[in-house]
Amino acid sequence: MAVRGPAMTDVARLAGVSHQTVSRVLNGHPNVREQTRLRVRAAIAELGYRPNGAARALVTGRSQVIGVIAQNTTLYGPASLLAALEQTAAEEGFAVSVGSVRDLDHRSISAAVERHLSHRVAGIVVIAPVESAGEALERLPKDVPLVTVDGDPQRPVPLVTVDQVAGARAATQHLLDAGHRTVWHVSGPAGWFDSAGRIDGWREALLAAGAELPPLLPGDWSAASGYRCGQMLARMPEVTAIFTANDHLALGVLRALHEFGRRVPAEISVVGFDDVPEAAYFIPPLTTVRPDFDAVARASIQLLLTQIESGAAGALRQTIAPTLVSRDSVAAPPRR
Amino acid sequence: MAVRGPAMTDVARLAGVSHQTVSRVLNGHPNVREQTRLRVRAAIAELGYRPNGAARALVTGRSQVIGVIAQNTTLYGPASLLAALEQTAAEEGFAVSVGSVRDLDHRSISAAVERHLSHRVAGIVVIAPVESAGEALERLPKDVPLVTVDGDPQRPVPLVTVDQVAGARAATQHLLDAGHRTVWHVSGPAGWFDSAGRIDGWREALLAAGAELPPLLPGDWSAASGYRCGQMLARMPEVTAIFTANDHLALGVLRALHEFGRRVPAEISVVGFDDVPEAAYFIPPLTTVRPDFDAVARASIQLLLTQIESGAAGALRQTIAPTLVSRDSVAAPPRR
DNA sequence: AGTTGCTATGTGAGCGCTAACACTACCCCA
DNA sequence: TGGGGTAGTGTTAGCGCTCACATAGCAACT
Repeated sequence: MAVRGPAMTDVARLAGVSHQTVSRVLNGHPNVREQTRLRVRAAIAELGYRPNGAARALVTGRSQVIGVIAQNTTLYGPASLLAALEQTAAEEGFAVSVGSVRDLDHRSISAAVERHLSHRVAGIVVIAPVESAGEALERLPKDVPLVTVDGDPQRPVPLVTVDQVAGARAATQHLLDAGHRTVWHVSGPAGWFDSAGRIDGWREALLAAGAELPPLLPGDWSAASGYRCGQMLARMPEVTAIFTANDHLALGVLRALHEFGRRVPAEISVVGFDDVPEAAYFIPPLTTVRPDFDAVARASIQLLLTQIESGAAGALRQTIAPTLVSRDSVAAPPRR
Repeated sequence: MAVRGPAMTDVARLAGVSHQTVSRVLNGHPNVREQTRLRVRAAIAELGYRPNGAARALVTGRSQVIGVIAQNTTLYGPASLLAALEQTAAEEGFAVSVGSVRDLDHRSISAAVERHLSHRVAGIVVIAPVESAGEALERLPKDVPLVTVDGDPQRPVPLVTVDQVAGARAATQHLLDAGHRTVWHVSGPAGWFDSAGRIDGWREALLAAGAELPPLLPGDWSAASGYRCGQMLARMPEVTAIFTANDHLALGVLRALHEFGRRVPAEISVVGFDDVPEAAYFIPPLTTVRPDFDAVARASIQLLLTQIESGAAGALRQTIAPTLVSRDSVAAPPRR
């Protein structure tokens, strides 16, 4: 344990230069003779020197770490996003520190932010698709670069978001185009912007088509709640098309329909959202909407780096359009 | 940006003490008068002071950060584990920094380790269920506390592992107990310890029961590969029981069996592994084996903290037993 | 020859904290 | 009454790095 590795001065001594020259080599400073640079690099390699991020962070006031705050990184969406963020950040030389949070209320978020700030993270990405998160975010110190993913479109905070509305509209329209008179919706939980956006898109598409607007079935992202909603829907003969707010809800719905002997897609069509890797292997393979998590991650990191470098926070925002993935769970409604 | 927050000396000045006393209060040092402690706490609150982790890390040589190295945090297992690790670490006052890695080969892992070390993480958890990871780990500096999760049982590295063998044995035995003459296995990819362990457990159970050992169907964790294997199995009339190395494989198998009109569990029984939240909503609900990720995370962090505090690395290891979750995908084999 | 301007390098200070030690009271017991 | 502990606090010296500035060398002008 106790053995501290070599420091910059050790490298400097070996290379016969000052520690400052070593620092310049490390940071790619231009005014260093090629020969000197090589000598320093050789010394670094020989000693197995590794720059001390803590010391650098101390003097610059910023570490090369980006803090991410998320709620449930077990869900497919957040997990994918987190992985993509980490990948993108690594390419830019940043590490990612996760701050999971059980609840997305003020206190939990503030605590997580606090933890990140005490490590002097360079910036924070909040995967906070929940209304209650918004207020906590406004209280944040203004001097910390911040990007929100799938957050509140109303708040003046840099935001990257999947176009939930467009995705839901596409899903609904796809079902209407197949000949269905209207589309039922099993939604995500209240308080989530994702839920709200998908509800809006669904509603818009129905309104635009002059279709009847059926009552909403509120779910909570889980297959369990999808199953419960599916048990209702399966009993209603007039239901021929269902759009669920995510694929797991769809799985639950499919299961309920199957139990009631309602055939998909012959009697009822179903469309999900997320395109989890398994969606193609549901019974039947699920038509769904795929958000591009990589694009979201790239945009987020980009927005964050801009702030970090320029110091200027803007009310920038970027929207990523999802795409419809057509599989076998949609067909024309049965003839009466 | 530029505004640095208050430092320890500012708090000290306001409280009318020395900065060292503030440090003592912060670190829970015993010899501080109650009255002084309160005054310091008040000053901290008034200034909104936040200790600077970088400075602390610089002087102590260790930050309150645990580095995690994982491959694909999108898969359910790793994602759950990561979340659980983060949760547990947070309870102990540690942050978690993720180092995703595309491939688990020497170079990628070494690079990730390098990144973590330059941030002077207090310890590293490697979720490295792959053979190729082992060698890279042995080259690591010996002075960094390290714990491997689901790693190589043969290597002298502290290891926490789910008892894959016991889980697989239980799954296989469960099928044999239901009356099946033998059990087929769709495995995970080669080179993964998880795969190997589950294969071993399956084999052991069959051998112990004196059952015939059918050929292995190698998969790769994905529903897609499960589907491909399922297409084979569905054509073979003698197949009545299948154990898959994870739930997603099972999903693919179920889908293939369904397409071929083979009824589950009436004609064929299926058991999975992982107990993903959706498993209860597969068609039919999947009997599976549930590893306790929270327990694994707790054990890992515990092992790591022991090393961090004592400085002594031991070839410690802990094994977490999984439990069988019985649902509807298993029944007695059909009468001939 | 003197001034300017550039490049390549060195020097010194200090980021905010903890560890080690120094110091002051005060109490206890011989 | 004095020596030795002990609780409470202050002082000092870095940890390893970057920043701002100083310096030295050399080319290119006046």
